[in-house]
Amino acid sequence: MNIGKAAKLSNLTIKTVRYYANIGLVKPEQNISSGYREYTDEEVAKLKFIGKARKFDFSIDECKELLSLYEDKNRTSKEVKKITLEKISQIDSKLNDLKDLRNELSFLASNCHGDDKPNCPIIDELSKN
Amino acid sequence: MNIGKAAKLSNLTIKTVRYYANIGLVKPEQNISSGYREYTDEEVAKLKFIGKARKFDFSIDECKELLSLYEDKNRTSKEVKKITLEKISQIDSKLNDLKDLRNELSFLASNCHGDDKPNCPIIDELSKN
DNA sequence: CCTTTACTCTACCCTAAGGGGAAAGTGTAT
DNA sequence: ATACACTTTCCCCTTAGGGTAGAGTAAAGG
Repeated sequence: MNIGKAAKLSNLTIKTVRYYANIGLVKPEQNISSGYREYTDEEVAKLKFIGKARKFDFSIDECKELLSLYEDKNRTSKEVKKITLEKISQIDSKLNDLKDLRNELSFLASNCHGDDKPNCPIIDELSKN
Repeated sequence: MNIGKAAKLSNLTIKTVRYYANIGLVKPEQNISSGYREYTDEEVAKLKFIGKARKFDFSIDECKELLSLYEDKNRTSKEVKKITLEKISQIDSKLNDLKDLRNELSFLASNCHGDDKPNCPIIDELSKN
């Protein structure tokens, strides 16, 4: 099938599918005379797999790893779990950073009257030495 | 003072300071004969201000807004608080997304034995239609 | 005065993951 | 033959700078 159908079936945009072909993630045959990419059902399955992994916030590089484990029938579940746990710990660290940030900002906001006068503790904090 | 000292005093890199000059955020005079940028104490204060705002996760555009409020002695604290509250709500929405993601991933990981066998619920989930 | 060393300049390419659009070719239906 | 849908490659754009090259400038030492 052509790229339009492959994109529709995998719920990706054509741009995204073409990008994955360019970086060698899912590289379909290309018709010699027309140059059109020709996707197999298996390739569409890979596209779907990547789409799901991307929704789980895996980077393209991580998707590449996961995809090769997906294709490797001799993989161990240990390898897959390792990548997943790493991603969880990345998320945890981002969560902590964001929580800290939120606390600081909300402390600043709570101290600001938010009225029509110019004096503002938020500006003061940002101006502090 | 030259850019090196300005960068040191503001705890920014030279690249960053030069970038801010290029985008017109903090644009010092430039010596005509040498081309060297010449920073005043006031400009260094602005750089520090921006550095702090950036640490609070404000984008460059938001910094531009904050900086103009910082310079405007007729500002109202209402305006500053508004930007801050918007940033907090952006952070909240990111926090929610990340928490959801973490739950899903940790559910997947907890169902995966993580042993030497190839069958893996994580891969299964990513392969689901 | 000359040289070394430190500092600065502009200009270019790079990041992640595509999005937008142009210009040109291809496929199909009427 | 023509209209319309689909696809191709190519190029620029996004954030907030980082890295490097080549060249010019400033200050210190001999």
